[in-house]
Amino acid sequence: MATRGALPAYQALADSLRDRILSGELEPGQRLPIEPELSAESGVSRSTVREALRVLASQNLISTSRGVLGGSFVAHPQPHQISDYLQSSLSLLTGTSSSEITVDMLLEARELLEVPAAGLAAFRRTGADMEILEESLAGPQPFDSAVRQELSLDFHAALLRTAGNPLMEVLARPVFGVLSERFRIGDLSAAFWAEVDDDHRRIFEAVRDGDVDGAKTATRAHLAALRPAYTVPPRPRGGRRT
Amino acid sequence: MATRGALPAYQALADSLRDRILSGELEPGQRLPIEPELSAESGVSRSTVREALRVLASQNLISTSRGVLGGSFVAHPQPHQISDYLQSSLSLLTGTSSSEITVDMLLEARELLEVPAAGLAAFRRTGADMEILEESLAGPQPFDSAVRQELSLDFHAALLRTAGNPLMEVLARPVFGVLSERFRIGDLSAAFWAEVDDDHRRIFEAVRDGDVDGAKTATRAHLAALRPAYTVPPRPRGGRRT
DNA sequence: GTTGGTAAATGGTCGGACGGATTGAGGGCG
DNA sequence: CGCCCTCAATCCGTCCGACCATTTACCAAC
Repeated sequence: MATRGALPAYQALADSLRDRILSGELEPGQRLPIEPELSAESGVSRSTVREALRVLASQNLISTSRGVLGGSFVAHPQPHQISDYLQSSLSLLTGTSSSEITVDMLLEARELLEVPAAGLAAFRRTGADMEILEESLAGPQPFDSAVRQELSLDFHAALLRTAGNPLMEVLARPVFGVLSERFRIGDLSAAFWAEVDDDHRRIFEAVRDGDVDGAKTATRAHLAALRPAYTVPPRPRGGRRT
Repeated sequence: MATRGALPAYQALADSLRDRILSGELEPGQRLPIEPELSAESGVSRSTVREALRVLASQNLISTSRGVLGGSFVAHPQPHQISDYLQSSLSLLTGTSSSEITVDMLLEARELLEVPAAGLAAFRRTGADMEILEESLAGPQPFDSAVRQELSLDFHAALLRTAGNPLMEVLARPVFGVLSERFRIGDLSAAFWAEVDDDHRRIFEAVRDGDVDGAKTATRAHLAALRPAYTVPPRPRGGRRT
């Protein structure tokens, strides 16, 4: 059996355009022919062209706008778009019953990525990085738990960015994004968040002092302390349907 | 200025369906209403429905088939689909001139992921894993360089799978996928590939023997030995256009 | 029981038409 | 002379209706 004797025209066109974008023949910012032109060039109807464009747009390869200066333009790749897609996919992968991705695996991957990242951050930190990192420290204010969680996300994202390798942020952010998304912990005690803040502050200070091993150790300890909050979610995942 | 006062109908419908899929309301394998039904339900034309479905399909959330038993079905998430998308995106991110992702960053991320993965592999190996891993060892035959590269990809993929955490394979495979894609090395010497094979064999033996530190050390050494092949590509990226 | 053909359901493709958003140019007014 | 408003042009967004292609189930004939 062949893979797919004849794949639909919209997919063939989308593949063709995608190859031209990925190969660099079409460069970011460049304008594609307008829809009627693509239709004439490729010999398919405008409806089919539009379905192909929709495929490319949803893969963040092009963006479309209306008006006389509108059209489809090769998109500039945005790391956060990749992260968003990754997080959606991983979320789905952990959510299905047939999933082979467990919470332990997410935690393991997170540790594998964030501990070295903390070490790199201590090594490569810049002044701007440290300012952003410091802003994500919470302090003793009695914030709402959701706010604290948001702040914690910011801190870890800033830590990854400080590591100086955008790739790490792209890969790691979805991992703990999924964790905090699936296990939104709204009812954790103030004491818990105080501990989190202490951990963050220890990591921050180690990074600030350029203490590579200290940053890694503090991060490892922080993630270990965090683990029970995820592995024993306080509520049994509300909203069982059917 | 508002983000987008009114987003297109096809996107609104795609978002709606996507939310229902991600929330678990629609489960993998479940059949969506047929296109005319979706059209009637949502109050938009079939063309618009189809554009929405195209968006979901290109994000691997649904799959469509023709025939009397055809239709759109919520897809079972496939890790390799995520990897493929990730690799495309990373490839684009490293290819553009405005890119902030360098080869060094790719190599760094690869080492960060694969070295611990090798350690985990030595710890969690199974018989089936080891068989697959062994099949990817090349031996002294004078294979074509492209074949050797393919085999090398297989070996590293198998090593990641042996680590027992599918997440690592999903994240790491695109990284070295981009590396070998962008730096296809067709003219490397047989001596080079012999060294690669020796390295692979050393890693394999350490994993087989359950030698965690040995596997990590061997992997680290292998990646270090490989680094020059990527940082000094033998040819200056053929095909400069315009 | 096997084989072959036929019918039904569903997505795939087409062509045309109109509406809506955006931009630039031209004209009127201060 | 300069500013604002209106208008037209050019895109994408949406709709409609029709027909084609593919897949499956069913039924008849051998």
